[in-house]
Amino acid sequence: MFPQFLAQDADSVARALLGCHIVRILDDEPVDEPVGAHDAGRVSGRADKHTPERIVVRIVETEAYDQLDPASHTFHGKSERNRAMFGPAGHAYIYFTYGMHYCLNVTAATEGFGAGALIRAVEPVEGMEIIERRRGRKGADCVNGPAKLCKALDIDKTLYGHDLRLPPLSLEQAELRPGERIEVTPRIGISKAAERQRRFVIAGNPYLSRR
DNA sequence: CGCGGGATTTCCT
DNA sequence: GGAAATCCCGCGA
Repeated sequence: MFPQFLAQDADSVARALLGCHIVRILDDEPVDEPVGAHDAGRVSGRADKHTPERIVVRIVETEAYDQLDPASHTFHGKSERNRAMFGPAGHAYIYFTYGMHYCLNVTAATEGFGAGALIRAVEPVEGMEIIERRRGRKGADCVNGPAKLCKALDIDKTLYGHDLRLPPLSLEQAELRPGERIEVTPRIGISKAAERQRRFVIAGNPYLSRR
């Protein structure tokens, strides 16, 4: 029952998420099955070859946000856009920004307190070829930014508020590898409260959004 | 390789 | 009305 490790303040959660896995199940587009011209003898519906694809990534960079923080979407209180952040821990808060991009947060703390951690970069573990196909490019550039990884994992508003214990987008707790160290820095791309040390990275990981 | 602009939602002043 | 928890592409050096 992971929500207890997520039912903490945003900084602790942002830290604890480093090394954890995100598992994404993608239903293949229905393959156009060559069907006989007259469908003779066909009784049931179309037998689509359902080949769900599975992508696994490892979180390497996060940022903490909460309602006491001027840089947070929850600073001014609850709204239609941010309501998931005020819900229980362990759910997806997804927002659309710059008219183009989605970004994923894991909600933290307890119901009623708007807090969470932005997932800024991930390291592919399984399904790199699916990621590269989806992104139309190769290597770290596929996943080393908050909107990039959403594109790679096909994350959009349809997963808003999703319980991250469940497929098709789930979180699995995991530890850092031996020798890995956490580094804390200011957050990226904000102007308010820019000095706060609320960005957490696995030091030296090649998939970080910035070195 | 660094810089600049465009895309165009959602929120708050 | 304007800025934003961003990315990508094209430009010029």
